[in-house]
Amino acid sequence: MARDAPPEVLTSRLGYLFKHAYLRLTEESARALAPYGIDGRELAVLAVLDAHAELSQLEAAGRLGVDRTTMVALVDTLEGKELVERRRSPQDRRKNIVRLTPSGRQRLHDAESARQEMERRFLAALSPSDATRLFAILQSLVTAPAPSERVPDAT
Amino acid sequence: MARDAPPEVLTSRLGYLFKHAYLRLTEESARALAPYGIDGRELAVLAVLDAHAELSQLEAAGRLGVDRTTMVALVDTLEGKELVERRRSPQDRRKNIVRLTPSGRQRLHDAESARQEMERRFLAALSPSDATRLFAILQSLVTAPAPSERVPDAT
DNA sequence: GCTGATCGTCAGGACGGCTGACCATCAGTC
DNA sequence: GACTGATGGTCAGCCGTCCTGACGATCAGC
Repeated sequence: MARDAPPEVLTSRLGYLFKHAYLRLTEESARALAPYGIDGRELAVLAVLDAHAELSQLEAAGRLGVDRTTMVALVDTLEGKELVERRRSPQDRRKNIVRLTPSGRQRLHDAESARQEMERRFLAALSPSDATRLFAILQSLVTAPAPSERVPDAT
Repeated sequence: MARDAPPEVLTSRLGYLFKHAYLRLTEESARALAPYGIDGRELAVLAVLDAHAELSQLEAAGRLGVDRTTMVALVDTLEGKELVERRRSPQDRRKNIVRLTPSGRQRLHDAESARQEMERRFLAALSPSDATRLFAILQSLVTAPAPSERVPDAT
């Protein structure tokens, strides 16, 4: 399992760097959240549900950027852990309103602390200013329109 | 498919940011490399083989950070496209030396230009200094020992 | 000529995510 | 009120990526 140091021809590639940074983060995240019985994706769902009351499954999926069919499985497992509950919307009986249970809200709170601590450790190799900068950079990369979606100036 | 703007509760999470930045990059990469009939992973293999002559499959896998069983499939497809060729090592007949074919070297050259152009577009939302900084940050995150592997000071 | 380790290969499974179809429900129309 | 099209949730099935476990071939040491 001795992993070689990655050669320069790889560490100069954005794809390689993002992939492996993400893999490392995922591992650390799994380790940090294991005691709470959830993974990073599930925690994100709890956080979104906590931030916006009265979300339907589809609305939550939209905010999370996942497919609605993926959302079904996600809510299934969280409901199995009794961290969220489904209830049909009286206004529109097609919709499932998903809410945190009290236990879900507590779990969110606890696991969120663990996640923040994990991120702090993950960024420990960086100077504080680099850590801040990284967040800003990632946010603009994720928020900015994708290059393939940018329309050329209509001159 | 109208994707909602991600709420603040997500854009403050490192995991969400890395995942979606990586997803975007993967999409752009696939689009940019499609004309060359390879994907980003295959291009990385070609680049590693070009940089180090006489690599066995296992050595190449080690440098790429992939499993040796994954390497088999990777070399299979590249060999099917006649971009690389296997040849048993005379020194150690257990080993497959993997080499670029002339056509593979040409493809690498062409696709590499496309990749660089793609990265340039991907980072277009950033200032030049942020783009440079991003590379340095990612490199230190990927190169530094993972937090879970760091041994506490023996004081 | 043994024995244990190494390399490549393959089958199989885990996991995440998608497509396509289905049913229930809603909103608009006649 | 009945019909029609769109919407939300669900499920089966598929695909891509990656790993584990097993196997045969080969090597190095004795």
